[in-house]
Amino acid sequence: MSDEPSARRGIPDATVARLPVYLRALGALAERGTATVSSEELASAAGVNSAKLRKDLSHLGSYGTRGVGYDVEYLVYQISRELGLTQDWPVVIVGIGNLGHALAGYAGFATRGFEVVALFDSDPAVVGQQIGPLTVLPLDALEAFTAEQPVAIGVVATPAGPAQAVCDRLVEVGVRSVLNFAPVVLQVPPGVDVRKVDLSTELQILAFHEQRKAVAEAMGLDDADDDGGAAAAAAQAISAVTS
Amino acid sequence: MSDEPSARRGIPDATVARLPVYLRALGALAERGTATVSSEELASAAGVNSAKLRKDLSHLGSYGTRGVGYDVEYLVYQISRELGLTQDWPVVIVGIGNLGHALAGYAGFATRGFEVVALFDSDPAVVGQQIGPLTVLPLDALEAFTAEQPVAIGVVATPAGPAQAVCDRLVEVGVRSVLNFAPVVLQVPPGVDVRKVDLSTELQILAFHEQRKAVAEAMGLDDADDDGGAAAAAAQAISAVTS
DNA sequence: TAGATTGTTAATCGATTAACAATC
DNA sequence: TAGATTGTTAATCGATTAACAATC
Repeated sequence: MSDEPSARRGIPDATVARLPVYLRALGALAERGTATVSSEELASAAGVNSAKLRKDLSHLGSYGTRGVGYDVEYLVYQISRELGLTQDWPVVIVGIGNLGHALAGYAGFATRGFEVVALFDSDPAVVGQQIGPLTVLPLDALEAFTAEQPVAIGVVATPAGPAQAVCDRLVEVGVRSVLNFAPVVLQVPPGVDVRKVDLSTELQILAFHEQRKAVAEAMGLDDADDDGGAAAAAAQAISAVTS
Repeated sequence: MSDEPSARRGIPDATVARLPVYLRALGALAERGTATVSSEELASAAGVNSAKLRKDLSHLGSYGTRGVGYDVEYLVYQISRELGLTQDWPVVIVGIGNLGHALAGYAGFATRGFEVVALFDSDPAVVGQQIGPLTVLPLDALEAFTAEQPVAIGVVATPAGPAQAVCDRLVEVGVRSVLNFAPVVLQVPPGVDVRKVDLSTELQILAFHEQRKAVAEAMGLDDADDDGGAAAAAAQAISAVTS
């Protein structure tokens, strides 16, 4: 209940979001045979500031050695454990179009920690298709399937239209973690986590910065921020000139 | 240079990241024929707090009407303009495997603001494939292509191995915005923006919370945070019992 | 005018970072 | 012991939120 030195209580969200990045960087180091890494090296591989990395890791415990650094393998294990990757989470994918198909075959799932246990689609032309070791099941088999076998994570890879209804059904059968690829904001009850992967959103964020850069350049490098509202208009003008 | 009332200088990153979400919610409202929306309604559709929404929009300017709300169409235009979507950004996709193929055909690009102008792959078996209006070009044609036609955004959809080299080449030919789907942390020079879309990362973040929820439940609902390090171990134990 | 809702203020909260004492 | 590097402190910065005056 009190705040002991390195008590591990409530790891900040920002830290949790970076742990997978560290894990990835550590994996690459391990492959190259690196046994030990300093916070400086690991931070640079992960693209963050070393103070931030140390602060993040300190939330998990004291797994480094002063004067030496971190043991790569041991840190991989500790982060994996913290993220819950030392067990296998059963995953279902709903919507086996182009994207769902790509996801079903994606190596990311092969990553320790997850197992795709079923694929669902409502299109009779897709149902029955074999993808790797799995056969695409009709969406209406969802309830029967989950009655037999627990599912931790549901991936929604349908078009926008049916996404909310699919999500509702996943929640209904007990799924409390949803990864949403459909271009809609899913509404879920409290206790259910949704994360969204969205191509358009990412592109739009890049476009914003791209526009800023175009304006900054046109204005002579510095002061991109001091636009009093002119950035968009200026970018338009630039675009008009350059195309 | 000074801070006038609603001078638009440096929109916070957190706000920029949410503008696409608002845009999407507004699009859905527009489709349903809604002409006007209050911050309360729009916030709920976007899954955020209404104070946050108003604060975010206030960074763009004063586009609402007190006592009334926001004109949906006008707000769509203002956000689009701010994000730089009233012009078309040329996009290339490198790596036309399962995922790249899905991306090339993805409706997200059809969204106003982006145009896929070329697809590249280094596999001779893939080069020459026709995808929609485009033919997959050999990766080695990248330099010649960009010499002819400007490219704003590069999408890296290769496997992890070649991703950094591909990114380097994109940067070399002048691309300053990269959307990375490969499971690596790309290193880029200052002035280049990288955004990462990563299935594993998202799954791992969900797994962390899923684990917390499992533990919370086993401990009798409350106090999920007060684990002094026991969450992971407890989840393991739970998993062992329930499987 | 009365009711509704924005835009802004100010307080709070959480995240980042530099700096350095602890310690291998 | 001397050098290196962690883990933690404390200062700073940015983001969130409630509350409300401005105003349609």
